[in-house]
Formats: sequence, structure tokens, C-alpha cells
Amino acid sequence: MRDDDKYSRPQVRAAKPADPATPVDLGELESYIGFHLRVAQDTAFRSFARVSGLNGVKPGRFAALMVIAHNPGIGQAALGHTIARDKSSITPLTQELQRTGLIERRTSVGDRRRVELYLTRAGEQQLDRLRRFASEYDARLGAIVGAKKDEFLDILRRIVKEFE
Amino acid sequence: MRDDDKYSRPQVRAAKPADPATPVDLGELESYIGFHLRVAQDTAFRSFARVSGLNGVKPGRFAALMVIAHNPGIGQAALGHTIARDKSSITPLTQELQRTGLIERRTSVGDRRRVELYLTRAGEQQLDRLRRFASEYDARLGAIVGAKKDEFLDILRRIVKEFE
DNA sequence: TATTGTTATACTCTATAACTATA
DNA sequence: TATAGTTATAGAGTATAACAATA
Repeated sequence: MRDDDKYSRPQVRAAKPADPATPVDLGELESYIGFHLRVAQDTAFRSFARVSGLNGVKPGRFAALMVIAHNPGIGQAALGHTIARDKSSITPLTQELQRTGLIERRTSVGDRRRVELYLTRAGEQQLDRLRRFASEYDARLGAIVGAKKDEFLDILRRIVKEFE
Repeated sequence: MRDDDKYSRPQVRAAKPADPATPVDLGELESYIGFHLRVAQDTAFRSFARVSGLNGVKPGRFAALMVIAHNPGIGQAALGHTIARDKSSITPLTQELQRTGLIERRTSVGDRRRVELYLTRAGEQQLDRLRRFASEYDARLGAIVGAKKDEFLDILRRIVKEFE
């Protein structure tokens, strides 16, 4: 049995029918940039996650692999800073990538506190596969954004600057 | 002790220094729309979450409260559909909002399977407070997007249509 | 049979704080 | 003292599947 409310009756308005086709009023949400930004990102990312997940790599790992690929020997602190995550979140992430054979972790010779991160051959191959998916996916975004791509990216970069 | 790799030595490249000021190469990520969309949304949302959290309401709850406010009597299935969440995620969400006194849940008279959702007085007041914060926050986004707001929102809506 | 909501369960992602080792 | 990384722990958020009640 459901635990219904035994609270004082509120001022009742007409209830909406359950029909899923019934349009739902979003109120001011409809004009909020932040709301649409969130919904668009959430929708697009889930779609990408489905695809990249098929390759056996969790969606959030793609960016990490890319950063390591382009910055061989990068430390975990710098990686975390780059993808905006705490170092305590980076440790399990890199351990998983190591466990699945995509990266190698080596203690720095010069500074034995540091762990240097490198892609393995398997990691490079996996990244190549992911890159192809990412390209297709981003091409779909590009088709929507159209000729204004640079302007669109510029707005997104300025949003990061404003709120970081 | 750290569990270092005893794997075959890889082809070693020059390691990056640990200096956090060292610029990190993002590679193709830099030109990916999806990447910037994700980073911008993540950054802006965290900022909003800090603010709305101060009001004792979890960030993801704002949209739900808004939808309920504008659609009194809406059912949980319709709410879930609107904010793109499974019904099993909606139950704990609405139970929490009920527990904290922001909404009321009543079994529909006409269809006793349904739970109708209504804001309480306290919920309306809380939503008013949140709305003010959201307006300020969205004004900052609006300042960045500038005169192209409609065009920008249109792109975001089309992204949702493309990937949903 | 289909739908609405609930529950059990599990998984991802994340951060804070306390810790070790190194510098 | 400061920094790099680790670990313990916790919390938010989410989904799948099986379920009960109702339609």
C-alpha cells in the first residue's frame, strides 16, 4: 500500500490526465538557457555513451585516454586538473585503464611520488576505434550547429570561463 | 607501496613536467563540439548546484518542482517522461520532496493507480526562492550568449531531437 | 493485458578527509 | 611543509527487473 498524505487538503486545481501525449507545461524552464544546455548535453551524451560502451570503454574514459595520448607521461594531478576531477577520482580511473590494459603507469624516475601515464599499444588501438565513433557522433552535432560552429564553440568556452 | 607495472618497456617519449601551469594538449578534443558541450554544461551546472544546494534543495530537483508547479496533478510517469528519467528514479525523488514538505502526493480518485503531485505552500515558497537564483544564474548565461539567444536555444533543441 | 507506481538491487561517478611516500 | 597519489567512505543519481494494484 502506498503511503498517501493525510495532510491538510490543498487548494485543488484540475488534475492533468495521465495520457503521455498530453503536452506538459515546462513554465519558465522553457526559456532557461541552463535547462536546455543540460537537456541537450544529457541527451547527446547518453547517445554517445551507448555507442562507446559497445567498445567496452566507459564514456567518461574517452577524454582521459585522449589527454594521455597527447601528453605521454602526464601525471595524475595534471590529468585531473585537465578534465576537472579531483585526484581521488583519478586514481580508480587510471587503475581501471591499467587493469584493462589500455594504459601503463610508471613511477617517475626524477620524482618518485609521480605516476607517469602512457598509452599501451592496445590503448592506442582502442582510442583509434573510439575516435572513429566520436567523429561520426560529432559530425551529427556539426550538421546541426552548421556554419556557426566556431561561434557556438566560442560561447561554450566562455561559459566555462564564466563559471569555473 | 604503489603497484607499478612490470610490463615490457614501452617506446618512451619525453615525460611532461608536473607543473600545473604547463599547458596540456587536448588533441582533437579541442575541436569536438560534444566535448565542449559537456564541459560547459558540467561547469555551469556545478556552479548552479552550489547555489541551489545552499537552499537545501538538490540541484536536480529544481526542474521537477517547476514541472509540478506548472502541471498540478501530474502523474509520476508523465513527470519522468518530461525530465527524461525512468519511473523507478521518480519514486524516491517525489518521496523525498514529500518528506521535506515541498510537494503533496495524492492517489487519483478516478484512477487509483495514479499518484497526483501538487506543490505545497512551502514548496511554492521554496520554488520562488530557487527561481530567483535560477534567474540570476541564467542572466549570466544570457550575457554570454548575447543577442543570439533564440538561435542558441534552437540549436540545443535540435540536438535533443537528433539524439533522443 | 497494459499501465502506474514501488522495491530490491546494483553500478557509475564523484568528492572529502585522512593517510603514505616522497620532495 | 608541501605535493603526488591512495584509500576509506559516503552520497547522489541512475537503471533493470520483478512485483502489486488497478484498469
